[in-house]
Amino acid sequence: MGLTKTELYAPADVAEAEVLKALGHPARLAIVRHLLTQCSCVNGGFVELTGLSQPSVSRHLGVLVEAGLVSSKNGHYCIRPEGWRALHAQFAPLVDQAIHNQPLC
Amino acid sequence: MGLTKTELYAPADVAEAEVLKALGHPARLAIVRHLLTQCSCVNGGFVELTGLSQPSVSRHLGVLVEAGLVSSKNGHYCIRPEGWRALHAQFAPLVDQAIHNQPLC
DNA sequence: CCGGTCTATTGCAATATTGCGATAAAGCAA
DNA sequence: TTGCTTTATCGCAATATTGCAATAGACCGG
Repeated sequence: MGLTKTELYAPADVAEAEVLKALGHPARLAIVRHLLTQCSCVNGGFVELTGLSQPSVSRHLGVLVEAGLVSSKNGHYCIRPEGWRALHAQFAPLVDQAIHNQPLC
Repeated sequence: MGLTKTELYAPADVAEAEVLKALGHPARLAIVRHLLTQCSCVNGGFVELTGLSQPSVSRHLGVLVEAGLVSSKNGHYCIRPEGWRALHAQFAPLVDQAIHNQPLC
């Protein structure tokens, strides 16, 4: 791997891919769904939800925070709508195009 | 990792995560965007597009096919709208909820 | 049939991810 | 301050991903 991703690909693609990858794990999806119903949750609640250890949950939360989808404030985690708006702005048109795509082959 | 993912997480989450993970790579996003504009493409075109080797491109295409987002037919690849519709059905409500989420913390 | 071209697979190395246990750090009550 | 609880980080092992070169297979024109 001689070049970094930002050299090879469009920066917008790199950013979008990172967010999608952050959501590409069942535990993180479950965490997000839980955060939607109950904000300001702490780590312990997710341990029961996911069946993972506390350090593992902490790391998954870190991934979501790093992707900008979740905000962290002294142990409390909340959905970060701005991150989701940014994802929607980039991703929704793509999905829409793909859904209405008429393959010519 | 004692248990498999389908034992730990909801099957719907596992499936959705797999599709999102398939899209969580800049090269695969670029491939998808290209397939939207020009169906029935063969491998060679993507090599120039992504700067990757032919085997790497072939593998990325395989990931997209396995996720159900792209169909393969003797060397021709096309967007598979059904796969994107399934993704949209599961993912759009989640994004919508997250965007309109009012954090209480 | 033989070449040439294009695609898929294999084999291997480098890196990333995922997970847990152990341990540190932070916050809070007494 | 001392304990107690909660969260984050470290260290390590197992697995997954990513990439390329080499090879195998498929396909087509002669």
